[in-house]
This record gives sequence, C-alpha cells and structure tokens, in this order.
Amino acid sequence: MPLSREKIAAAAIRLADRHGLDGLSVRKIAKELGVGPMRLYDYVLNKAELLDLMVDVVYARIAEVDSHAGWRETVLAIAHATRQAALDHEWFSDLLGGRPHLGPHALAVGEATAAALSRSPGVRGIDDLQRALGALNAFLIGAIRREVTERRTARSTGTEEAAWQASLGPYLTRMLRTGRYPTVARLVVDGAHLDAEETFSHNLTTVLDGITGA
Amino acid sequence: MPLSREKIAAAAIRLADRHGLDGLSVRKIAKELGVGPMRLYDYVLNKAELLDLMVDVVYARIAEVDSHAGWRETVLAIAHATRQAALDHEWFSDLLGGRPHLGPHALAVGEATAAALSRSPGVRGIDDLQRALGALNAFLIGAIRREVTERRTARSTGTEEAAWQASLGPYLTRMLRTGRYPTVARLVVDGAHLDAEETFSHNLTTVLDGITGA
DNA sequence: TATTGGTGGATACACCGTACGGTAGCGAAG
DNA sequence: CTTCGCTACCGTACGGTGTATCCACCAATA
Repeated sequence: MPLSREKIAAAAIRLADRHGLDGLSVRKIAKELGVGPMRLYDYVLNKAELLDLMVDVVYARIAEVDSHAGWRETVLAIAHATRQAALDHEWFSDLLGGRPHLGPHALAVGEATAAALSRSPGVRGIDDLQRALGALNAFLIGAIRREVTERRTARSTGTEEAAWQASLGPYLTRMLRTGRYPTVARLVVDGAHLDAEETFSHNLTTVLDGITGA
Repeated sequence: MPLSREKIAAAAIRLADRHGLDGLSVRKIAKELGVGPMRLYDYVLNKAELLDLMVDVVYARIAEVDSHAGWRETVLAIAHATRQAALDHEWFSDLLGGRPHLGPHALAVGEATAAALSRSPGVRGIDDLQRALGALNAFLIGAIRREVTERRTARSTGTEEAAWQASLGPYLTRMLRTGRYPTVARLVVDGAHLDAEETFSHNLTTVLDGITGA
C-alpha cells in the first residue's frame, strides 16, 4: 500500500488526538507510517497544508449530519456536531478561526450553514446573511475554544481540590483575596456547577434568537 | 539597567508586532535586549509564561478604558478596546481563548466586564451572569480571531484581483464553479464590501440584545 | 588571604521543518 | 535488447528552536 494523503492525515490525526498539536511533528507522523520523514513531502506541500488536511477530515465528519427541514434545526445540528468534533479532537479547536478553512468538506459545512441561515426569517439580503454567518461562526469558534481550554486546564489541575490548590491555586486565590476582583471571585467559588453542553445550547439559542430578531 | 520582566515583555511584543508569533523566539528576544538567551530564564519560567506576560501587557492597555455609567456602554467600550488591541497586536488574537488569561490586568478586565454584565436587566442570578459572560467572551474571541485572519489573508493575497486570482483563486474559483456551494459563492462574489468595524458593532449589539433578553 | 554565593555567559542536547542529491524500478521509444 | 526519461522512494544535512547544565567571574564575608 503506497501511502496517500488520506493515510497521512489519518496518522497525523491519531497522533494529535493522543499528544496534542505540540506533540505532532512530521518526523513522528512518518515514523507512525513506517517511512522516512521526507516521504510526506511527496504528498503535501508543507506542514501547514498537512494541518489543513487534518482539519478537512474533521469537517467531513461534521458534514455527515442529517439536514433537517427547518433552518434552525439544521443550524443547531451543525453547531452541535462541530462542538462534538472539537471535543473528540481537541487540537481542532486550536486551529479553529486560525486560518481560513477552505477544504471541500469545510466548504460543504459552510454552504449548509449559510443556506440554512439564509432561510431564517430575520435574514433578508446578502448583507444580512454575511453578518448572521459572521456572528454565528464567531460564537461557535469562541465558545468551542473556551470550552476546550477550560477542559484542558481542569484536566491538568485535576479539578481535585488538592491539585488545584497546588498549581493555580496559590496564585489565583491570592489574587482573588485581594478584593480587587469581587465579581470574578464570586463566579469562581459559586459558579462551577453549570453543565457545559447545557450552557452551549443556551447561549447558542440566545445568539440565534438575536440573529433572527426574535 | 539590569533587565526585568517588563523589559523582556516589551521587547517580545516589539518583535511579535513586526514578525508575528512564529517569528518570535527566545534567542531573538535576547538579541534584541543584548543579552544571552539563557538570561531570560532568570525572569521567566518558560516561553509559555513569557507569552502570558505579553498577553497581560495588552490587557493592561485594554483595562485603561474609562468606565461608563451605563453597563452597556462599559461593555461596548471594553469590547471595542479589545478588538482594537488585537488589531494593533495581531499575535494577540492567536493567543485569544487559547489558554486562560489570569494575569492581573486580564483579571481586571474580566472583573469590569462581569461587573457591568451583572448590572444588565436580563442577568438575574450568578448562573445568568456566568452564561452571559460566556456568550459575550465567546463572541469576542471568535469575532476578533476571524477578523484578524481575514485581514491576514487579505494582506497576503493583496486583495488585488490579480494576486487573489493567482494564489487562492485557482483552487477556490474552481471549487465554487462546481456549483456545489452556491450560497458560499454568492457570499464571496457579492459580499465583500461590508465594513469590518461596522459588522463587529452590529453583531456585538445583536449578542448583547440576546443576552439581556431585549 | 581564602572561601563563599550569586550573577552572566557559553556550550550542549534533543528536536524541529524541510532543501537537496541520489537511486531503483519501469513503461516507452529507438 | 537497449536506452531513455519518469516516477517513487530514501538518507543526509542545514539552520533553527526551547532549555538544562556547567563554568568563569566577582563582591562580600570569615
């Protein structure tokens, strides 16, 4: 079996899932495939293009969501699929919004989203559509990015009180105890119990309501 | 004058402004300061902490915005200051949402934002506040990130029709001509004339309206 | 004077992306 | 049958990265 862009992307995704984007190198991908590092450059222009490849593979999975009759259901399905993809491949969130996603499957997802949004009541002309798409994508990018970094820090500190107090704890509790950040302090101590998915859904409908002028 | 975290951060910011985050290395910062590379590690634990330092310097400038009487004016001012800071230091957008911003000035901005939002009519309890803050920050992160990457690609392709057609053009026009992405195609050809700041403001008020339930 | 402690510098290691030269197979042309 | 060009594979090498470690100095103390 002679190697291919698909196999390279699949191997890269496996490694990135395990060790993150920082732990991903051309050499390691090559080793995973049992070839010399330079072989990859027969199929890929440079590492950036390789990342674009990986991103588009993820978009392919996102594009698999069934399209619904209602525009809103369609947008919700795409948004949740995107979030779920980012939770499955946390490195995806690192690339989100970082460079234009122009792969065929990314374009397909963009097309589905734009088509759905254009059927929303609040969106009249093409300018409305551009703005609405911008607002939705901005929220998606930011929300997913935030959730993933939160999950990462939670995992690294362990969420356990002991590890937490040992790592960020000293600095942060000292900061919060200065009394200069009362609202933030209240958020930290009282507001850790919200479910992530529920929050995402809630804020997503909020944004959607804003877009459609509901 | 014996070197300090502030001077290191300032030099790093100068370099990052000129050559981007990728063009930033410990060695170059040290050279800019006229010292050996290892000196920096007397003031900074590792490169990640150095980036956090840079980020907090930017937040210091954002925190300088005057606080207004109305909660909405305050939020708007902070949001626009953040956007402007990211346009002045494009590398800032690369770090936005990537790791928790816990520097003193970042916390100050967070505190000001949270305090203002908590005075909004639609935000009642602490759970509402957490959700509202999440939605606002998500939009901010995503919108700024998107705008900066758009600006970067526009600059790299030149926006001129000639350079555009030469770089992304062939691939993208070929893709769009397949007819599989009609809505996206319409957006690309018809919707390039919107002012970025106006779009940002528009979508920001949309999100804010959604949060406050207006 | 001898010793200590801390400060600044150089060297070194492991790794990174990738440019480049070389070679083995193979179908087509002479 | 030979020879050409072409493609697919391969290894080595270069300049860069973050950072650990050792080392030489120099002021203050005993």
